[in-house]
Amino acid sequence: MKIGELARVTGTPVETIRYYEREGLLAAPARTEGNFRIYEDIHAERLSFIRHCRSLDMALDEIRILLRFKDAPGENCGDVNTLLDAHIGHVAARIRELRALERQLKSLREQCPEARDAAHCGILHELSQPSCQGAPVSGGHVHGAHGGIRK
Amino acid sequence: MKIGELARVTGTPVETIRYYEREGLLAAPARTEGNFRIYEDIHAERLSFIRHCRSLDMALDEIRILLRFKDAPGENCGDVNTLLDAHIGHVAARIRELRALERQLKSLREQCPEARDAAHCGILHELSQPSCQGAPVSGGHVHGAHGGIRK
DNA sequence: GCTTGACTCTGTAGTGACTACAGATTGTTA
DNA sequence: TAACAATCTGTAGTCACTACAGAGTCAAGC
Repeated sequence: MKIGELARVTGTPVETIRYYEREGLLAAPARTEGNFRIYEDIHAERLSFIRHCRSLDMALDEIRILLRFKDAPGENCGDVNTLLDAHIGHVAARIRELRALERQLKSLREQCPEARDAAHCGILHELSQPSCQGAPVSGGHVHGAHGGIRK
Repeated sequence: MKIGELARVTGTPVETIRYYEREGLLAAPARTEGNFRIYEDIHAERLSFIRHCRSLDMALDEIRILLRFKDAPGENCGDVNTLLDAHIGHVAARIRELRALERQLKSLREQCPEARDAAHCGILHELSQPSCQGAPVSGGHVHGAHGGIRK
């Protein structure tokens, strides 16, 4: 199948497929005489694996590790478990951070229950104070709204 | 004060301060004869405002809007409230998505309670199935672990 | 005056995982 | 043969920084 069909079958944008090839996640397939990529079922399987991992918010580097295990069926999969446990930990940590953030935002919102002139807006006033809380620096690699402040 | 002191006072990396100036969030300050930036207290206040907003995970575009209101004290601040409500909504939505993700990851983890050879690893096996769940596409601008899959 | 070292300057490139083109080529259908 | 869709390569943009390189400036000590 050509790249467009693979895109349709796996629900992946064409450009993303070519990007995965450049990144070495997907092997370069055979080409037609006219230089079009020709994929087999095995490519679709591998792409589905990658997309499944991405839908679980894994980084491409994490996926690279998992693919290495898929390609070496004799290896012990202990590292797979470790990787997944770490990923779960990062997601859980980000949830805690976002919940704390939500509390802060709601408390800020209460500073200005109704619209008035900006000079007396409790929200703008509050934001002008230096934030006493440390920034929500995520120690893991899980981003928040827009990425947050990093170290 | 020079840029290093402003950085220390506000807990902001020097490079980030120059970046905010390039982005038009912070006005370009006066310079010494030797071309060093010289800041006044008003700059520190404004930078504190920006950093406080960033610690609440607001995007620079959102902060730009808030700064405009700070500079126009006569304006009605209804849009400030709207912006904050939308931001709270995005954070709440991302929390829901991450919780669903956490459930999926934990259920995946249970597929391989202990290490064995990769050929029989329940996790790798499960990941090879196409994901039945749609990808956690965040409609807002709140990112998850590594950003997630976008439309 | 000279040296050392800390600080600052501008400009550019890298991050992650894509996304969006431009401009050319190939394939399919009428 | 012409129109149009699909594909190709390559490059630049996204966001909010971060990390340099290479040059210049300044303060303190000798």
